[in-house]
Amino acid sequence: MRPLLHPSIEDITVEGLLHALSDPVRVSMFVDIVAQACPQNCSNFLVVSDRAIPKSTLSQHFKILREAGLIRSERHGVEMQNVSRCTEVDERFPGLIRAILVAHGIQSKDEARAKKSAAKKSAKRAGGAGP
Amino acid sequence: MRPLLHPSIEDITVEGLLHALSDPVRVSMFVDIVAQACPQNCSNFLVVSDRAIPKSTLSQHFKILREAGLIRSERHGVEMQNVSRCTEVDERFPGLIRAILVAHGIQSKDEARAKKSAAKKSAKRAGGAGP
DNA sequence: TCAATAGTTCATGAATCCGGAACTAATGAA
DNA sequence: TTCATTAGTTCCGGATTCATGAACTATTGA
Repeated sequence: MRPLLHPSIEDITVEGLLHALSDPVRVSMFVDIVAQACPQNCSNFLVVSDRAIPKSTLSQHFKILREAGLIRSERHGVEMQNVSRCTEVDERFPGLIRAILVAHGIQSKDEARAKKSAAKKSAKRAGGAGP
Repeated sequence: MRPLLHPSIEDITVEGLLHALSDPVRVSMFVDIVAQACPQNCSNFLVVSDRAIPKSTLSQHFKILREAGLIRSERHGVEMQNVSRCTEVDERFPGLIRAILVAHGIQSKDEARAKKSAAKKSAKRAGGAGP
């Protein structure tokens, strides 16, 4: 098993970062890793936004986040611990990650609101019996 | 020929924006569109960063920028005029586009510096005869 | 040494990307 | 009107990338 690759800070590219974060599953994974104080292992993500994600797919997603320079993965015993590299990335591209996370937050809020209002409408149509 | 699609502001997604800007050719196209005061037509991009881009590929790139919500394309006579939708996007996701363009600027500067120093080194090796 | 757990790699079908050839739409000249 | 020109789009093939189940590797503990 070849060792995990972590790009050095000057090898991190904007394109790589944007590509890594242009996938909804990977953004939620990254948001969780950033939000949690403690390092996150893979199994914490077997379900992302109500969708089951196979282990092999997760592994690929972690690889892309890692090779984009967004996270650092270290083996601790039998499991992997993933922590964000926000601070480093922010040194090279100030404000970028923050802006993306804020935008993602705005969009999540909008989606939740849209979902709620759709559910309300559907409940109205069904005569009060919501999902 | 089906009409051009422009998403309404609330249909613009962070994923779409990031995906559109995660390609080096598309970023430079977008940077140019933002920088130029006058609308840009397709032919202005037949060469992007010293690389010839076929018309069909350009057309696809414009489509992706357009459907992500980054630009607005309007036919004026025989040619197309493309203008950025920065202001609108910034209303929905404040600071996002700006942060990406700034990061891209930092990276371009770094690349130019690296290229220059590589050329210098190569010139030294070749005994003063640069490329 | 064997079983269990956590994650990676491999193989393959699906989806996407690139670019040349053919097409369409607007304009202007004959 | 008809034809030529210009500007861009669409179509289709090959190349690349993506998703995922199956097989594999590494670590720990019994």
